[in-house]
Amino acid sequence: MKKGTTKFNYYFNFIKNSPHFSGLSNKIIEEILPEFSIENWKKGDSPFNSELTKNKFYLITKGRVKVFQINSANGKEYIIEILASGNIFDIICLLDSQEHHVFTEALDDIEALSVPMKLAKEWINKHPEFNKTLLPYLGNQMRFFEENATDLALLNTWSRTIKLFVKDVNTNLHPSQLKLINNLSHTDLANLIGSARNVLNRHLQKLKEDKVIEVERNHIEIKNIEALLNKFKNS
Amino acid sequence: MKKGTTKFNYYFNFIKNSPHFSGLSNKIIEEILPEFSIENWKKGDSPFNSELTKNKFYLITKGRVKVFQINSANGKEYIIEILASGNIFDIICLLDSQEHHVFTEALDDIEALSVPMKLAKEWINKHPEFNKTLLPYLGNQMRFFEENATDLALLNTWSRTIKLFVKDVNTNLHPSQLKLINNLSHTDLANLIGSARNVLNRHLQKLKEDKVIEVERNHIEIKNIEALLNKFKNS
DNA sequence: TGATTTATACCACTTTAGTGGTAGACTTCC
DNA sequence: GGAAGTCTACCACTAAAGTGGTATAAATCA
Repeated sequence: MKKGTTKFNYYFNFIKNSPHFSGLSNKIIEEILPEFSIENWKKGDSPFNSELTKNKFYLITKGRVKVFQINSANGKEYIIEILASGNIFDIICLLDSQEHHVFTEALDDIEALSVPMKLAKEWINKHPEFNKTLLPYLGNQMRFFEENATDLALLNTWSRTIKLFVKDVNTNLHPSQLKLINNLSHTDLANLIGSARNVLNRHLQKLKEDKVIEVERNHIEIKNIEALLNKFKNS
Repeated sequence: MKKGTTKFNYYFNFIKNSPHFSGLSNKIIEEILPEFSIENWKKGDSPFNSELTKNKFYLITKGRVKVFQINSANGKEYIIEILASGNIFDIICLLDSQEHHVFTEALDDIEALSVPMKLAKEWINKHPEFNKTLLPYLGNQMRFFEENATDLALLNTWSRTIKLFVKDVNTNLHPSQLKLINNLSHTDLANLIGSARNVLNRHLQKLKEDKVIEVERNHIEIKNIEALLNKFKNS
């Protein structure tokens, strides 16, 4: 990506406005940005795999990617996380250079910036400034994983269902509309909470009955946020 | 801790031989070690809490600490991890400076080196060299949390029970003897896999019946590692 | 030493979660 | 437009996990 071009300016601003990387100085962004390439995938594609991510590092700029694992014995799927604009992948490979076996699937059309993993590692070693943005990002990610494990161990499927909505609502400017988990099938929603479609569906029917949500094909609307938060407290 | 003393030399060697921090240069270790204090706790104590860990950073040198979370609605406990000699706490606070609400309990008599959190953060910012040891440590921790969440979502209690033993056996020089999870009650073992004591106990009875393990009060001996690994493969 | 607490084995029972199926509505793709 | 596929609602059934209890042995403590 050449400096001075419209594209360059666009992604410069993207990084400056990204919550995790806004702390980087202009000088650094100008130094690293020329090394990035733009890549695109269609919804349904598998953008990243463990072969790729050993050698390439990605910053997602458009769309969402689900990262998941499959139990080979029974085909059951668990969605580890949903990456969105401003997220990087694969953070674990960046840290320890080992392969990381997960599957990925584009939930929307995807655009991402990519750079050789080797280069990303060099930058981190060369510029201590990266730590200022990288370390809090890592802390955030660590909390996320720890909380997910804890929730799976301590909460039942009903509580996890409600929490799934509460978490999305909380990180959202328009709380009645889901953001990160919008437009997902009940199967995907179930796989996010580590349960089965039919189980989640039972809980959705209950929430519908109580007028907390409305369900359409591939779309759920939160109709009563207070009631949702109340159920969360008492769950 | 004064340079030149026996204690200083002892902990100098401790760090040099610690798998995660052996990469640090002598110069750095000599610079930071004088700032550390030695602290001790008895088995059963709660060495760390979220108030403390905002301001102090620990490196465990002796004994094990269980880090756990409790569901306030029903009292159910989940053991997030067991820290042992060479582990640091709290890594998450170090990264993002936010409070981290977990409970801790000493499984043995504990000795740890402590240093003000502020100082630890300064070192990381000042010495890029720390990244060489810190980042792989973080990657390791991240994998651990991600795998735990995935296991809870995709494996049943039987598989998680077997995996609990397999993981301990694999990191151990004397495979028949448990290390990290040695001397734990069935309640603790159950809380490690996110299940209940009675459920875990049923699985132990089955493993006993199949001559894979022998169970005594606060002690489990692996009698047939091959059979254990076989059950793991087929679970 | 005797009393109390803790740890484990074992059993019956309940609840929750998971499975498998049908039917109908909506999409997507020829 | 019609066929095929996907998504959701709903139902009955099964399996797994969790609960609550007793009995007994070992450890701890007064």
